[in-house]
Amino acid sequence: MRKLPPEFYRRSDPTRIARDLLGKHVFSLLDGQLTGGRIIETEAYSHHGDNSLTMHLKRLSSASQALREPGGQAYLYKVYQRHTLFNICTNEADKTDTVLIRAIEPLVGLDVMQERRGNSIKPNRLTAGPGMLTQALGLTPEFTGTDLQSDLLWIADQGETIPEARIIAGPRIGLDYAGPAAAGLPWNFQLHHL
DNA sequence: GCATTGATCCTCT
DNA sequence: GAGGATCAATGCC
Repeated sequence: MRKLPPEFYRRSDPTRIARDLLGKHVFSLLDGQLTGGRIIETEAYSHHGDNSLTMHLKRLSSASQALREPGGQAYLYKVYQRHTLFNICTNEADKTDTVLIRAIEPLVGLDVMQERRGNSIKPNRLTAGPGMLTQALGLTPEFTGTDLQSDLLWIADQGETIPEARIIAGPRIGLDYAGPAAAGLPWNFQLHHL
């Protein structure tokens, strides 16, 4: 397995990065417990022409600092004060582009993830949403700024190539508040499992 | 101070 | 598939 290099995250088009992240694997190594899975859904947020991101930055002023870091670092924040969402800073410093990991397919450390999520959770819901996957991987907002070249949290290329035909682009979720212009952008990417 | 609001999840029909 | 949970940060008195 090979970690994605910093250059991967520093390209200028977050939608391209979001597409390329599909089929890659994300891992976390905490307390000697390795957990991870295959990325199957992402969303892109751009500093340019994306009202939802500017509104987000306005709402969470602390976020703007973290997102100005150069690409290749983790950025996590809480929503509804109960769920943590996992983003990756992209582009160069001072560009606030980011990619949100929305869902993964759990593969490694299933028992650990099940325990972290609670035993009453159905196995098919272990990581089926942005708040769930962070909980399964044991991620908290304190991981913001973690370099994805580290041995704590990283993304690896498993050699799988995804044909364009298996990528479904659609509107992003839960952004109606940002207005139709931002909510209508087809910047949600899912990997069609076949 | 206090009201408003969310890049969501879970439970129960 | 709908509604409640639940609370800090923000913005406006």
